[in-house]
Formats: sequence, structure tokens, C-alpha cells
Amino acid sequence: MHKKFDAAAIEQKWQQLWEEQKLYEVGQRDTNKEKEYVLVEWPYPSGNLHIGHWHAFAVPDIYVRFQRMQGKQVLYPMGFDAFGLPAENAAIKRDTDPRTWTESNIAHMKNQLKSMGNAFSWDKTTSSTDEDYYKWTQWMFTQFFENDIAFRGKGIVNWCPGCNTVIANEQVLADGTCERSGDVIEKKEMPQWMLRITNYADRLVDDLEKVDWPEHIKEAQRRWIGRSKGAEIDFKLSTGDNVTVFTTRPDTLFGATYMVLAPEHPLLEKNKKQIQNWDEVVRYIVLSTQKNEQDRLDATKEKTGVRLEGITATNPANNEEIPVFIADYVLASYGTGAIMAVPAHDERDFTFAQKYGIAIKSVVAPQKITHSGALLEVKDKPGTFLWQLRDLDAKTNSGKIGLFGGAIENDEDVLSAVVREINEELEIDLRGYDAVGSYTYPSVKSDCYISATHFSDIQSNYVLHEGEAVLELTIEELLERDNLADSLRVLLEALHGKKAFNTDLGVLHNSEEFDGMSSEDAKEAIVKKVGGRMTSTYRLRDWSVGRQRYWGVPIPIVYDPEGKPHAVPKEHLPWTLPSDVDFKPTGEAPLAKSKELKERTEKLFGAGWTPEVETLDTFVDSSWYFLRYIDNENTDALSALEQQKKWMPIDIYFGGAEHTTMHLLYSRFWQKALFDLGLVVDDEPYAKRINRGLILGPDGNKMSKSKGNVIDPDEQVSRVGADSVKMYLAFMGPYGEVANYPWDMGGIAGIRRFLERVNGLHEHFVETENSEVTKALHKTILKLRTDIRLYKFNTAISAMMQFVNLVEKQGLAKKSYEMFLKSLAPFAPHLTEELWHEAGKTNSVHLEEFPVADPSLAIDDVVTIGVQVNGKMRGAIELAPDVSEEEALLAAKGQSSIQKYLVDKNIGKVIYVPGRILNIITSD
RNA sequence: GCCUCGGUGGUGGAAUUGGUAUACACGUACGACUCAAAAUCGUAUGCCGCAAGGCUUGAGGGUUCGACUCCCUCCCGAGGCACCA
Repeated sequence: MHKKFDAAAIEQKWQQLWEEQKLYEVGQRDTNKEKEYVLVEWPYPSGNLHIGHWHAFAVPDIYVRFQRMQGKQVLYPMGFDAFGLPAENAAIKRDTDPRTWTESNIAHMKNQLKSMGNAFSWDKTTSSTDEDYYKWTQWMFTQFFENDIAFRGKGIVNWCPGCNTVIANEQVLADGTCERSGDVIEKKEMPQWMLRITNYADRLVDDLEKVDWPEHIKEAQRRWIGRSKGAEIDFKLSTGDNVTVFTTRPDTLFGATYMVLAPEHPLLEKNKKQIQNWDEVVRYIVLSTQKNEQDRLDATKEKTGVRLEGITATNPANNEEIPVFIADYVLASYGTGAIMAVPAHDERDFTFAQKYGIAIKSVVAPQKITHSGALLEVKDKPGTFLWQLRDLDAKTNSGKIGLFGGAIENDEDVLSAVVREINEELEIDLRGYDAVGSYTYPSVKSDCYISATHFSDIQSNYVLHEGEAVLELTIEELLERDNLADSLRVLLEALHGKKAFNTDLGVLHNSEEFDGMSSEDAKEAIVKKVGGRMTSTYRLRDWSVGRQRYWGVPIPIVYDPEGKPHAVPKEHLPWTLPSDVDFKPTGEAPLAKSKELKERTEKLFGAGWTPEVETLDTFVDSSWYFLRYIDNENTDALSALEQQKKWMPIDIYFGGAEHTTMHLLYSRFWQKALFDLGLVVDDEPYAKRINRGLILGPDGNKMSKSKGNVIDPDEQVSRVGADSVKMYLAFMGPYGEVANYPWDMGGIAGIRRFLERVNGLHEHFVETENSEVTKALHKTILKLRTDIRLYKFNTAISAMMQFVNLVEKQGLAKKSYEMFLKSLAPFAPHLTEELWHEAGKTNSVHLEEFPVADPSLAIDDVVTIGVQVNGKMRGAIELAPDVSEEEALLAAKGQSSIQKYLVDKNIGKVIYVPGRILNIITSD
């Protein structure tokens, strides 16, 4: 038995040598090589590496090393996103300053990162807190300011009482709490530095087409931006004012029977003399602004509102006079803060109209009702049935479910004709089937369609045919039955006025000259008639970037004595963060207390000038770090265009799912803004993105100190070594899926065991190896090459395990051993380097070319294929992959296990897929 | 409610993209070595059955010679959005 390898000794030795040899420094771009820019999210220097960092950095390193061994020049940089609240809070707790705390953390974490043994491009590192980094953050901000991308806005902002600062919309979680501190966010009105991300909304949506990202990330960004295409339409008030509304359904304009303004709408104050119930209106406005802070998120609350007495609006489509309300279900911050309400075709408008007795006027008839259902007879109208049909493709017997059968009003002849027709088509008797509930008609072969519009006057009891039983039920009783198909329930509710609105597109009626037109066509036609404008509106809000905290990039703005903001000119950048500040959070910006900052401002700009005292959101810092990496020593530009041309775009960006609608959206916006200013070469930074999942504790829960299930990577490394930790994380599952994997102590032991066996492979050397071994090696190499490119490191590792299992039994030649070491090198860089040298090599294994498989050696000369009889697996035969059908059939017949299924049978048809399957179909 | 993914042994997960389902690893059981334990090695391990054989990829149906894979309906889970007009 060979000696166990000493992971700690090997790893330390090689890490040191690699660093001395500058093995992983990239230096200047070498255009003889293809480039590969691999990006991972730079960490916040919180003090200690956790297992998530390993998952984030060590696993992609496999891909990085593979690409290097393919001869590519790979940039794999690492840096620190070091501004932010935790440093400030820690500094307060320890009575030190954030810079000291941050820098000592960076020093410590750099060592921990180096213990991973990754091929990081340390010569390209940067940190957001370096002055030569944030100088450029500030300069870009001044460029944005001068080009009206950054502006001093005002409005309602999110105030986090825990962080004592304003935060952006993206940083507020769905439950209304802060993503960082967990505190409940308060709404405050205060002036804010904003970035006009909303100007880029269309491009942020449309350019998603250009990038190779998983659909779920794209979709999350689209939904976050929330583009709605619709129209703006002007309504005239009786006071003479115009109110513009936004609607996505201009086709329903003839059904707009009232109008609603948001309680914050500016026209209210302007028209208060004409509003006869002004006191009541004011009370409602006050109430709703208070309510907004707590109940805005509650979608289920009852709708409230107040009618504006004395004011009416005119529906521009038919010139009808309609009432005007204020209601807090209309948000001031979305669209135009005013809506046309169409109760017949919108759920919210419908419930509001019912409550306040407003007319409900249908203008769009549904074309089809897409529900599954049942057979029901209408009591007062014998022979009148509701039934369900499926709209199926006659050929494939699959397709859309749809088309509701209609009631035939008391006309025996028509009814029986239709039923007959249907029965013939369906080849079943509809009446024979148990009634309410869904039923799949197996032999449907045609598409049937009967309009459902006859239903409007059904107000009756129903006769339910349930097997043999015939029951008479009221609508209420029917709706209570739990075997009623959901879709039929919806229809019945609509028929009985329980829910008499319909939001589907359809065909117009009650709409004068547009009657009979489809919703799609009517949208533009009606907008044109009333002089409206087709437009889009967005959910996305401008990005608020000012923070009332200390440890961040000072906003490089100074105010003249009139209070007008000016950008700090380039020659005064970096506009340094003053140190003479008590930064304990009070809600007031700490920089306001800096004497030095104040004096600096007056000295440079003149008496009466004052500095901006807010700092930038740290998401600003991380919006461009990948540009700095590639040109990290440039003193003339944030990142030279010629360097960008050599390295951008980022070929693959590995990161966490939590950044989907924050960092990933912000940095795309930032890139586009820079692109418009000619500062970058492309307007999308990330060609490809992979979100990874989470590593859970051994108990399957999210790791947390309170649960006591935290895995400390340093501890694991000292137990089994860095190679084992890295490989285990890669082995848990495919990397490119947002799946969460529990840490398994047994699992990591299995990986270490595998490496131990690799370490002992020299005991299995043979002069001439079995051809099966050679073949297995080449097949393994082929699989590694495809799997690594698809980030399927788990199956790549399993292929190598299978190879080791085989050669332990059969032995391998030294040449194959060396090829295998090279194949394993990206996964276990330390051990393979050690074994490589033990095998007598003097260069680094990591400078070797990744093995290339010889396809002719990877082909099997004998394969085992399955043999089926009538589609059932009955045995297997071994034969050459290219034998003829006749030979294969002969071999199959020769096997007794298969023979017995063929006794007394004629062979009708044989399906033979060489190398795959033989299927024998008997003809009797 | 809407959108996007998923659902395969006791567990993490494989499956050449329609062709022998459960690779690899963990776990478990038994055995070997050991005074003993750990470690290591060997054998077995989807389920039912003594066996022959039968069943099995969330449930049901369809297409196909053949379905984890494609189509339809339903159920369950994760993530995102949600009074967004």
C-alpha cells in the first residue's frame, strides 16, 4: 500500500513555486493566442472566506485551467468590492476606522484565496476603495452628470432605518424589507441623486436578445423592467383641464365608464374650487398617504375611493360624460397616475364599479372560451346543455384545449343535430359520461367549435348527469362541488354575474364603427380616432445612488453659493474621502461634519461653495470593475479602448442568483451609458452568464451560525486538502443550474479517496496496457472536453473515476498515466503537479496541452446492444457496431433468452439502429 | 393569480438529446485484514418475488416499433413579479 499524500505540504510547496514563477500572471495581451475572459463576482472583504466563495471561485477555476491548457490566454482576475456598510459598522464596534478594518481583511482574505491554488490573474487585481479606482468611479459620475444621466431628483425614496440611509428600489425585497439589514423600509420624500436607468429601459429589454444567458435570468430582468406597451389618451374634464391616462387596452375605450386619479395627482389641488366635496377628498388623500406606507403591498385589501363631486370627464370615443374618482388603487408612480376605468374588462375596475354602482359596459366579446368542463343540463330549459370540447389537431390528436360548447335555446332539432354531429365527430355519447369534472376524450379526432356567446341569459338551476344519477342543483350548490372543473367554474361564475368581467382579447361590440373589429386591430384604430399616442410605460424606476453613510465613494459634486450643483473637475479627482469624520449613523450624512472637506471645497472653488456630503451606492463601484481589471494601472483613463478591444466582452460570467435584478441590471445600464459616451467598445458587457446555486449545510438548511451547520473551508482544507474541497464542490451537481446542494461529509471523503487512488496509480503500471484501457482513456478525454465546456464538472469527474476503477483492475502504461494526469490537472492542480514531477518531468503540468483524444482509438469495436421483442427489452447481444441488420438479427435469434419469445411467431418487422438497439416486431 | 425553471433509488445526481433507465459517488448490509476500532480492500444494493418473472423516472392520457426525453390535462416544489392600468 502506497503512502497517503500530504495535501498541506504539496499545496504549500506548489503555491509558492507557482507564485515565484509567475505562472498565472497574464501580462500583456498575446494576440497569437485566443483570449478568454472569465469573470467571477469580486468578494466583499468581510474578514473570512466562506464555503460559498470556494464554490464561486474554485469551481470556475477548472474551466479556466482547461482553457489555459487549450492554449488560450485566459484572464481570471480577482479583486475586492470593499466599500460598504459592514466595514463602517465593524469599525464603530471595534472603535477603529473602516479603512484599517477593510485593509486587514483584504490582506487576510488574499491569503485564503491563494490557498485555493486557483489560476487567478493577480497582476490584474483592483479594489473599489483604491484611490486610483474610485477616482474613475467619480469621473464617470461627473460625465453622467454633465450628460444628464445623473441628476438631482426629488421624490419618494426608500429609507432604511437600520442602515440609516436611502436605498434603491432593487434593494428593497418583495416583503418591503431591506436586502441588507432586513429592516422594514419607510417611504420618505427627499432630494436624491439619481441615475436615469429608465431612459435605457427599452435597450435593457431588447438587448437581452443579444446575450447568451439562461432564460430565467432574462425573464426576471424583463419582468423587473416591466415594459407595458399601450397608449396615452387624453380625457377632457368639465373644468377644461386635460387628463392623460395610460392604458394597455385602448380597444376597450368605449367601455370606459369612469375615470380614476391617484390621490397624489396634481390636478386635484388645482381644481379644488370646483370639487364640491373637497373636505371629503382631502380626508381621503391624507388617509391614503398614511396607508401607503403600510398597506401598499396588500393587494387583497378592499378598494376604496371618493367621487369628485362637481367634476366629470368626457370619454373621447363616444363623448359620454363619466364620473371621476380618486382611489389609491391607482398609483401616482406608474403610468400617468390616472386611468380610464373599464369595469367590464378589468378585475380591479369591476370590483370598484360594483361597490360604487358605476355602469358596467361590455365592449369586447370573447372569441372562444378555453376551458375544460362537463355536461350539464339547464333545468328551466330542457335540452339546453353546456358541454366541453377540445380543439385538437386531427392528425396528432394533440393541441390546444379550448372551445366551449354552447347552450341551444330550447330548440330540440338544433340540439339533437348538434349533439349528433358532435357525437359522430367524437365517436362517443356525451351523455354517457359522468358529468362535472374534467374528462379526457380519447378518440377526439376533429376540431369542433360552437360560440359561447349564447350563454348570456342563463339564470337557472342545472341538472347534473353524474353516472346514473341525475341531480338538480342551484348554481350555488354546483359551485360548491369539488369535482367541478376549475375552468367550468370560471365560466359559470361569469354567466351568473359572480364575475362578469372578461380580460381576454376578442371582437368588439358596443363600439360604434369599430364593432366586429378584433381587439388587436381596434387598439391602434381607436387611438388614432381620439388623437392618442401609442407608447410604453415601465415598472422600472430611476436608480437612486446617494447614500447618507460614510464608507463609500464621495459624490464628486460641489454647490455654488446659489446652491447649484457642479461636477468636481478631473484635475481634483480623486475627490478623496475625508478622515476627520465621526461616522456613527445619525441619519445625517457623516461627511457633513468634515471640516477638511468643507475647507477643501472653499479653497478650490471659492467662499460660499459647499461640498456634496453623500456617498455613492456600492453597486456603482461594482458596475464597472471588469473594465478596470483589464487595464488596472492606467492613469489616463478608466480603461483604455485598445485594451477593451483586446479583452472584452466577458466570455463567461459566473455568479450568484441574488444579483439578477441588481448588479447584473445596474452594470448593463452602466455599460450602455458609457457606450453612448464613447468610453467602452460594446454596449453589453457579459456575453454569457451562469448563475450558480447555494451550498447548504449538512442538514439541508441554509448555513447559519445559529443553526450550527456552517462548514468552514479552512477547516476542510486542512482535513482533506484544497484539491479535494474544490473537486467535491464540482462533483455535487451541474454548475450551471440554480440548484442548492447540501454539504455531505461522506461525499467529500469519497473525493479524497479518489485522489488517494490516483496517488497510488503508479502501482498499476504495466509495460503494455490492454487495448480496452487505451480506449477508455481516449473516451474519457473526449467526454472531459465536452463536459467542461458545458460546465458539467460533475460528470467529467465521474468519467475519471470510472477510468481509475478500470485501470486499477487492468493496469496502465506510463504514457497513459501521464495523459491522465494532464486531464486531471484542472481539477486537482496541486496533486497532479506533484505526481507530474514524481514521474520525472521538470516543467509544470499546467503548461502542458490538454490531452487530445484520438477518435480512432475511442471507437468501440464491440458494442452491446439491447434486443427488444415487440418493444419490450428481452436481452442483449454483443457485436461490432457496423454489422448489418441480418447479422444482428441472426445473433439475436441465436440467444436462448430471446429465442423463447420468438417461438411460433413470425417476424413482421425489424427495427435496427446500429450500435443502439434491435427491435423485433412479431406479426401475429 | 401571472412568468421561469424543476419533479428519476435511502441521498447528491447520470442517461450519447427518441434507442439496454438508475452511470459515478454517498449511505447501508455482509465479508477480509486487525487484539480492537478507524482507515483500507472485496461483494451486494431501484421495488415486489424463493424463483421464473413482473413493475418502475410526480399522476393520468396521447404520439411512436420504442418515451425520463416529444404533445395534452392535472398535482407538487423552487425562484421571480404582483392593485403596474
